[in-house]
Amino acid sequence: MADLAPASAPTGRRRIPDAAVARLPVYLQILNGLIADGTEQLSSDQLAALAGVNAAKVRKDLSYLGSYGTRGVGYDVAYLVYQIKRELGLHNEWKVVVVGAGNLGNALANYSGFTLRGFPVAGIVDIDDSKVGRTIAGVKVRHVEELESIVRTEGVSIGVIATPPVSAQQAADLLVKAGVRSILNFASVVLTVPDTISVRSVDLGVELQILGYYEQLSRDTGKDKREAVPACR
Amino acid sequence: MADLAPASAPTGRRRIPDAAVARLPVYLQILNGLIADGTEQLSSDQLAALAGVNAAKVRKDLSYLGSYGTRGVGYDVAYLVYQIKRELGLHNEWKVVVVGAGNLGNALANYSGFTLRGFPVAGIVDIDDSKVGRTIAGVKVRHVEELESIVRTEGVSIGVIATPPVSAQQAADLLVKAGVRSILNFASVVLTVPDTISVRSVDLGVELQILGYYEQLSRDTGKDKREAVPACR
DNA sequence: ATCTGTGAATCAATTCACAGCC
DNA sequence: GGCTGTGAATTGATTCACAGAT
Repeated sequence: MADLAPASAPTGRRRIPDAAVARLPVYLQILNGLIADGTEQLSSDQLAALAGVNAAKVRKDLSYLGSYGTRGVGYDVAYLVYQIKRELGLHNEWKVVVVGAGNLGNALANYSGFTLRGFPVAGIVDIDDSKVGRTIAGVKVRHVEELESIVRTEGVSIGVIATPPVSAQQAADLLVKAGVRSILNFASVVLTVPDTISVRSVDLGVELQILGYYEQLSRDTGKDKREAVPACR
Repeated sequence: MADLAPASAPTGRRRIPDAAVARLPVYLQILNGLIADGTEQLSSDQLAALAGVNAAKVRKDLSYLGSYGTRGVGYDVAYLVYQIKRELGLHNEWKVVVVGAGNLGNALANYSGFTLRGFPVAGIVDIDDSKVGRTIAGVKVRHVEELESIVRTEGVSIGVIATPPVSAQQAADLLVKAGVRSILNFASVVLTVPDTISVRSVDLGVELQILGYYEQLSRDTGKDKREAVPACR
C-alpha cells in the first residue's frame, strides 16, 4: 500500500493528484475550441470561467505540468495544449475495441469523440451472429471469438464493455485474456479483474440517481443549487 | 456561499458528503442483485468486497443514513435497500426527457437502466424532421418545439442532452425554458445555465483519456495498477 | 499593473482503532 | 467472537494570499 518509489520514480514522472488528472481533459477540450477560434493567449481567470471552476484551482492544476505560464500575461494556448496532451499520454494513440454491438455499442462506435481524441476504434465484436458482419462507423462487427486476434494484431490497449449487465463479467474475462491493459465499463456491474488491469466504470443510470438526489435535496431544503451538484469531477 | 441552515435544515435532512452520495447507488445496485439471489443479511466486509472499496468506508457511508445495522450481525439487505432509496429520493419517480434522437439518444432511450431505476423516459425530441415520428423503445420521437408541452404535461424534471456538441447549449437553453430542474449532459461541452438548475456532465471521450493517463503512468513507472485508477468516483 | 506559481491554511474524505452491542 | 458505529488521526483536495516575474 505504501508508495515504494517515493521521490523520483523510474522516469522522473511527477505524480499528479487524481482530482487534477480528471480536470485536465476538460481544460484540453476548451483549449482546443479556443485554438479553432484563433485565441492564442489566456489567463487562469478566463480558463476558470470557461471550465466553471475557480482560478486558483486552474493555476494549481496547470502547475503540476510544470511552469508554462508567463507572469503578468497568462498561458500560450497552443503550448498548453501540447503540455496537457503530453501529460495525458495523448501523443501516443490508444486503440480501443468495443465489446457489444447493441444500441450502446453502436452509439459508442459512432461517437466521434473517441477517434477525435486519439482513441480509434480498431474493432467491434459481438457474440450474436446476426450482428456479425454489419458495418458500424466504418468498422466491421466481428465475432467475439476473434477478439484476441484483433487485440494482438491491432495492438489494442483498451477494451470498452457495452454489453448487457449479465454478460459484462464474461466480456471482461475475455478482454483480459485477449491482452488489453485497461477496461472502460458501461455495464451497471462491478467487475472483477486482475490487479494488472485498470477498470473505470460509468453507469448511466447511476448518474441520474445522483442528479435525483440533489434535486430532492434542493426541494426539501428549499435551497438553490448553485455550486451544490458536483458537476461530475 | 456559507451554509445558511447549518444544524437542522427545514425537513431535518442531514447533509451527506458528496463522495458518499456518489457511492450509494453502487451499493444499491449490488444489494438489489443480492435480493434476487435470496441473500437477506450481509456485513460491511462483504458489501465492501462486492463494491471494491474498504469496509470502514462502507460503514461510514451507511451511517449517514442512520444506524440501521445490527452489531455482531450485519445489515438486513431489504431494509438497507429501502433506506438507500429513501435517501436518494427514489421513492418518487423522476421523469426524464431525452433531447437528440441520434445514436446516443437511441441508446439512452433503449437503456433499460433508466426506467428500471425509476427514471422513465417521458419523451424524446429531435430538431430533425426526418427523425420525428419514429418510435424508440416505445416512445414516439417528437419535434423539439413540443419540448415545453411535454415537460409541462408529463411533469418531467430531468432533461438528458444527447445532441452533437454544437447543439448542446441550445438544447440546454430550451430545456431550461421548458422548465426542467436538472440536466444530464452527454455532449462534450461545458454548459451555461441559471443557478437554479443543476447540471451533471458525462463525457465519454474524457473517460477514455483519464484511463489512458493511468495506462501511461503504469507503463512509465513500471508499477502495477492495483488501487491506482479511481474507478470513477 | 497584471497574472503566475506556490507555500500555508482550510476544508473534505478516508482510514484507523476501539468502545459498545449482539 | 463478530460486527457496527463513530470519534480521532490521517491523507488528500481546495482555496487563500502574496512574493516574484513581466
